[in-house]
Amino acid sequence: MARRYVSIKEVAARAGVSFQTASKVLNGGNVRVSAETAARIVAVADSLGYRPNTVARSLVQRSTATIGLIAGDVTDGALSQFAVAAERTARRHGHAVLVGNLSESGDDGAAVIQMLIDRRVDGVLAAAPQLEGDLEVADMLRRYVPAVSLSHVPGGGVPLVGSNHREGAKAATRHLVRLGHTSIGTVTGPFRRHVVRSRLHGYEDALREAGIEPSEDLAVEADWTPGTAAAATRLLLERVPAVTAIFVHSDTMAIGVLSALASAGRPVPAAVAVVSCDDMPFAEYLVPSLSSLRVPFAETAERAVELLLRSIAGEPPPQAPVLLPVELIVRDSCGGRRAPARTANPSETGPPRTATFRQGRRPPQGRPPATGTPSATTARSEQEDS
Amino acid sequence: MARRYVSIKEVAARAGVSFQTASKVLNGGNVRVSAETAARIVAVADSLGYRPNTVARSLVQRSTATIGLIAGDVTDGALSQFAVAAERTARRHGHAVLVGNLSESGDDGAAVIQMLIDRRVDGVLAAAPQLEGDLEVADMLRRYVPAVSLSHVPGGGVPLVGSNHREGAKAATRHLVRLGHTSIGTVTGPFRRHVVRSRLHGYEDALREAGIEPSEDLAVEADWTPGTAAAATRLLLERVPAVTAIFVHSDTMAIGVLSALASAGRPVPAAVAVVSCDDMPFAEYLVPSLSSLRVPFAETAERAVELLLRSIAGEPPPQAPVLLPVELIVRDSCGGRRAPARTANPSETGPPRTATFRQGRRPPQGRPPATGTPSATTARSEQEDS
DNA sequence: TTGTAGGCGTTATCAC
DNA sequence: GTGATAACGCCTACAA
Repeated sequence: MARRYVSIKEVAARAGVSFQTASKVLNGGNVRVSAETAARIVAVADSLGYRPNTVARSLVQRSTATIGLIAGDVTDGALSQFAVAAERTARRHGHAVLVGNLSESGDDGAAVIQMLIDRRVDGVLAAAPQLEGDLEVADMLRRYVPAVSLSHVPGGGVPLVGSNHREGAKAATRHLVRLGHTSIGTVTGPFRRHVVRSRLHGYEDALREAGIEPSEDLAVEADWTPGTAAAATRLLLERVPAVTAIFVHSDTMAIGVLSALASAGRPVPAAVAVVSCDDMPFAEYLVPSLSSLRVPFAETAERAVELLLRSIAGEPPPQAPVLLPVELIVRDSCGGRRAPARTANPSETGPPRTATFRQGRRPPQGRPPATGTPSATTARSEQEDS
Repeated sequence: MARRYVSIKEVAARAGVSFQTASKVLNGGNVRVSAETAARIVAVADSLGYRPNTVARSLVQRSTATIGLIAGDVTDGALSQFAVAAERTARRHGHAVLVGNLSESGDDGAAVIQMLIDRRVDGVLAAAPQLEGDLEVADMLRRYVPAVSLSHVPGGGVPLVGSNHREGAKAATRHLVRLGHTSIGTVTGPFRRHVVRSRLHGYEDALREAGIEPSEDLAVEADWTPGTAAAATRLLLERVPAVTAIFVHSDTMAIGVLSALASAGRPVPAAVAVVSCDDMPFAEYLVPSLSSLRVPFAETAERAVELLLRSIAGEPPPQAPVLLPVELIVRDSCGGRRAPARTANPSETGPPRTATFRQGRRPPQGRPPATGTPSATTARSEQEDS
């Protein structure tokens, strides 16, 4: 175990050349070395199982081919999907991923970033909404290392990749409006989060568009867990007994919402319609199957990593946030039937109420066919993003 | 951005000493240096924001203070919980975590490990059940680097940390038996997985104990997703229409099972009782609330990381697998009421069928009070573990 | 076509 | 108390 690593010097010695020559050959450059010498070196190298020492290489090249991933709010499966996709993309580009998870309190953000910087990661990917308000973290991200963030960074200066949550929330709420609902509540994540405020804006946009004035009573805060979402739902029912639809900010919370509605004797969707966010793999199989906004986690990760790598390579990053579209997947929980395309389609009329169990099946694989909207937009204002 | 890092030489120069002296001081050793020189050096160091270069340090010390985490089967939130806890534990011990995710196919196991080894991780934590059958991977784990695995490694020689899934499955099934069920089906993960076979053994143990001969028809395979679990459930209902209870191998799959049962018009728990595995945070809020075996993901991660670090430090690892106990959390989905303690308690009689929504609330925080069983066991045979 | 010199930032050992 | 010398494994010139 922990066997001794073979260095390039041993390879060179065994091949009867200097180690620098061996280095040239093994780095595969188009260097002037006789074919047979090269062949001999290569043969010796892999007979000995030689593998270059990445650490030594990093030292001299001043690059570790590693990116740091700061991850927070892992309660949800969403981040997990993101992290996996990010690592995969990074590896495809020859980079490894060093992770730093944030604890609930989130006061260790600066320490975790410092740890990553100490290890000389080439760049940092911040996927930790709980750091949105952290000025120290924002400063480190801006000054000490190339970075890309998935959430708002106070003061800006850090490229952002996210989803168009405002538009998504608007589409979801609009769908509920079209179904005839006028008293539409929402169970949200923490108000202080940017993504939450974006969604609240979209929700209000859709209401106003329909001539409904949003009421504070209808928006109840939870903390992404099913338990708090259930409590929020009970509060909502108490405040506004006439509510007939709820827009929830995550599928995990939706489980809590459905639970509370069941306890309260309000059948879904007959008495209350529910639309959620994330479209986790299980959403389709809840009873009733859950309508949800599909957030392109994997694609977001891919974009973010690629942006980061380009930024590391010296390319100037985009000034405006990159926002990917979310897509409404309509299933039974809202009683609706057809999904509007990626952006809500004004010409579509309220669909019939019939709903079968097969509605909203996810497509066999990959993303659904494009519907003519661009695959990503660049928002005008950071105020409207994730 | 990407500012130049300050080296110890600069610090030394600014402090008017040689860089070796600065090194001694900054490494905090009990070295003979005059107090004032030391103070001066420290002052300069943090006025300049000096941070030692971990890469250089790793090179000379032949240790990166980094462990590699090979993660597979991330579909489930379970692995996510595990990974977070592992990273946290590692960091608490001054180690960072480099991750390598496996794709579905799982044929890249050796490549991912090689990547980690190339980067000179001090050890590898394998949390990838899909590599159970991979002999090449097993060999690398055995020979090239200290390792700890969460799943079976062919040929042995790699310390194992897991849960006592056989006992857990036995307790769950026994609970169903006590409730009066005699036709108990099971919706499992892939049969080839060790954890699945352990659970099947536990399931059969409990049946035989009750004088019921297990039938092949009652065990239906799925692949951890809700979709396949729903299909498996339909198949089970078709094969054995009289089935009145189902033991499911994960909470995510349980969502699919509940969905299929609802579609088939079989109310839970009135017509069919359901018990699952994992006890994800959402289990309590499904409708009906889901009984589940709580698997101690975080504790498993902690143990595994600590074992790995000790093994890296040269301590001889335990020969037998470390198995942590699982605990049955009884909620509404099986119609039962009281949870047997960590290990099934033979003196307990079948509880009354009444079930309220508050049953099985998780304790306010942390683990439930111990019930006299040891907190970890060491199994006699690898055949019975996870 | 090959070898030599120098350096990446650090720690460790030993003189002074 | 302090500093010089050496080494970790590799790469990039440049000289032979």
